[in-house]
Amino acid sequence: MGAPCLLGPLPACGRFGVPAGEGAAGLGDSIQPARKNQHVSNVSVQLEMRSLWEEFNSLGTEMIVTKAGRRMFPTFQVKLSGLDPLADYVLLMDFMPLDDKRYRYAFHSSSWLVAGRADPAAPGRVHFHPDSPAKGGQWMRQIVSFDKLKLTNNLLDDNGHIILNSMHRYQPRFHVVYVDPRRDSERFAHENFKSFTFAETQFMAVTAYQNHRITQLKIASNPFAKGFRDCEPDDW
Amino acid sequence: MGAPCLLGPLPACGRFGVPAGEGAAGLGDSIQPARKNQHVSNVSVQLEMRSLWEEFNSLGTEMIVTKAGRRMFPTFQVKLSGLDPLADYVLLMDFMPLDDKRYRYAFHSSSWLVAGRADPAAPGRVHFHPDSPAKGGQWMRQIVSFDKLKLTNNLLDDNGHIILNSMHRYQPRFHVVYVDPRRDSERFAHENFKSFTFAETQFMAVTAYQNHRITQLKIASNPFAKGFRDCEPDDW
DNA sequence: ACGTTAGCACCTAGGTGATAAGCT
DNA sequence: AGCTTATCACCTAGGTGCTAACGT
Repeated sequence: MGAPCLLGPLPACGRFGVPAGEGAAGLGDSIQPARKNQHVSNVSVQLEMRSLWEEFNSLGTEMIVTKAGRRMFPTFQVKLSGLDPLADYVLLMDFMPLDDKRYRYAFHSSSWLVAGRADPAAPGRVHFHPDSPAKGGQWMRQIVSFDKLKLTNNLLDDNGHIILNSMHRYQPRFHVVYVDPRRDSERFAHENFKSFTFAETQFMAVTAYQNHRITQLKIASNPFAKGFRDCEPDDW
Repeated sequence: MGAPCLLGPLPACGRFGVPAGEGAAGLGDSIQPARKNQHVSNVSVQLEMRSLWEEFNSLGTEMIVTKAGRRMFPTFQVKLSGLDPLADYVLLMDFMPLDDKRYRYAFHSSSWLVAGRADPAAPGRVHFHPDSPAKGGQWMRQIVSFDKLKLTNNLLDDNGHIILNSMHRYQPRFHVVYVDPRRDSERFAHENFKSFTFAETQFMAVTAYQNHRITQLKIASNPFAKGFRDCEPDDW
């Protein structure tokens, strides 16, 4: 996990809103500043389990945050192409606030209401994929899974987890960073990464599920959630 | 896990016997050919759980091999020092036959007997530590554990496990390989690694435990073995 | 009220030796 | 007879949502 200092140029986390357009067939958005290094310019990313993400998104995805850190479900997983098989890349994720609002859930109407301005945002953290850095060929060989990533609401977390505010909305982002071997690579940092946003992965951070239909979908689709069934039981 | 082609120069696996001397305080043997690159020449390695290894070794350590692959217990773990914190290293293990004999266990005398010449050796495999390559600083930060390494007796294994002959004796070896960034690094391959052997980690490969005292010590010291107790139970 | 926390029962996933059956 | 294999019960380790208690 040799984290290089190539992250300054990532689009700042303090802005809201996500470029709205969505690439066809679940290809990630990558609206980028002008010119990019050829090692990243042809990179494309496909979101795995897209239909499951969309099912959650249509209900309003909620992700649990806990003091100890909680994994996301669905897990953010992507298939990569267009990397230089022999070049080194670092893969990472961060989370952008989708707006500057705080929400609360109205059980009677089963809907989210704005409850005021956002709470102060914790210092933005990033999560490096633990296999970083690795060759493009390695990254493309199989699905890249961020199943070690955990979300927490503990502002004092020292486990390196992603710190989020409960009852706030977030948009996960995925970044491919080319490890530039040139001596003065810092000067090209802004050219050496490419970022991807999948609108269907946005979610509300919560400490307990609010929408009961989200709970049910989690139980139905997450093997770790009790009551998982592969198919309809016979005697029901 | 980009496995570099730096492994030709590792001491050949076809010889028997291990340099007998043992470094004081569990420091690994590293009888090396002449000159070494400065990135490895000062590397030293300390075996973890040495007293447990010695306890097993005094009884005659046995390691289970299975078709599916079985972890070693004790796990081979080391503490490293003397690496260049900013340089890349690959860490790996291999296993040398300790002799060209086949053994069998005499239950009545509780001892091992030579049962003939060794069976044909499988092509020697190596196990790269899955965090490889990584910076020296990373390797030295904490204990390096080879708990993903598995032993098999399946000559056709395609899971990348270490293939051993049951009823044969082996000596684990540990190698530190400096990832030389020079263009013509192949020419210096023989200078860029350092190997370590801990005599107390040698073992007999078996498909089922032969010495009952080994079985008891495994049960007493491996948390995964049923009946593990941290201390003597009160009502015994 | 409303949101958070800790403990829990219940899962998945996988590492153990024991056992009995199978092989040569 | 000697060794290997498959299966099993029993562990560790850790990911779930639920619930009741807690806090503000």
